[in-house]
Amino acid sequence: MNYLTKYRSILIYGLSLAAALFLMKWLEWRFLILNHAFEIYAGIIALLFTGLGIWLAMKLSTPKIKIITIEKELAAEKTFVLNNKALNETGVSARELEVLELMADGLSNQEIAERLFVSLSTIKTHSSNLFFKLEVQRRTQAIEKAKRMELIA
Amino acid sequence: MNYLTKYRSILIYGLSLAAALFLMKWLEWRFLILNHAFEIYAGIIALLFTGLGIWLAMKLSTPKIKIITIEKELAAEKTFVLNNKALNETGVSARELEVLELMADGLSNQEIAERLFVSLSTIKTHSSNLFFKLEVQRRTQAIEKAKRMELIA
DNA sequence: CCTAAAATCAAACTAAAGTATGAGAGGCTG
DNA sequence: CAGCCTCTCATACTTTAGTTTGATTTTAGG
Repeated sequence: MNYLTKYRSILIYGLSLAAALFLMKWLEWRFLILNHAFEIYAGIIALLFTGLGIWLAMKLSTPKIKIITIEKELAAEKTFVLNNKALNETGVSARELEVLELMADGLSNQEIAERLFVSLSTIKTHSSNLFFKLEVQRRTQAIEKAKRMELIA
Repeated sequence: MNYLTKYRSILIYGLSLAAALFLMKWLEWRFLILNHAFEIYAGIIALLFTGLGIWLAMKLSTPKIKIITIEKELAAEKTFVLNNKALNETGVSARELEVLELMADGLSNQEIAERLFVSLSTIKTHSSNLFFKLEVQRRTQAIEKAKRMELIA
């Protein structure tokens, strides 16, 4: 109780000083704000529009997965080219290739003969020549090798 | 010659008028610029930073090629699952699958027998049971079907 | 037009592949 | 532990595959 009355003036003075200082500081801050209002505003605009730009780019950018489909198409072409190249290199004839494809489908020589309207002998001859050209002994090997060489699918 | 001296005053007057008008227009434009200097500046900033945002997005967007590798990994897992699933469905045993794989590599029954250290009879029994389970008649058909079912690679 | 390659066929083999049946040794499970 | 499945093997047989030789007919190219 006593202290309060005793040092009231000092207290008031101190409080006033504190308030004044606070006011000054606040005014200084206000001044800073006002003085740099343009820069701050410009900064906000810059930030906002950078965000807008990013959003736009995300929204409008075409997905990059299209590359895959292009590769697939190229692979198809490549297969065709390799087909011809391998055919020329091995010397496998068109008819022999037909027989080879049916072999790969699991048909027997008899079934292939019926499918191509020729005799069993003919298919045996074809396959024998085929094995020689592919340097294999069995039809299973021929199928395996032909697939590796991309002669057949 | 005559015309020039005759209408000099008119010409001068006209030119003065034109200059004045031009000056006014120019001043008006200047005024416009000055009056809207902030908006123009803000607009330029907006444009520039929108561009920056787009550039940033383009530059920093992660390439989507990673998805491909993920798909491949998933495919590998899927194959494993399908393998087991198909194995259970067809009832093909582990040993029969071994024989099947060697068949697909083009080996003869004799070669398979030697590779697995068992007799030719055993391989014949295995393959016969295999064909029954796969509902096929020949090894070539078995290979073809097993690959379609993803029992083998 | 003529020739070389490709396609066709046949016959007589040999070598694989595939079927059918039976049987023994282990291993897992109810 | 009995029953079932897998793996193993054998024997005897049928069917398919593959080779060899030789021949005729198309077909495409110089």
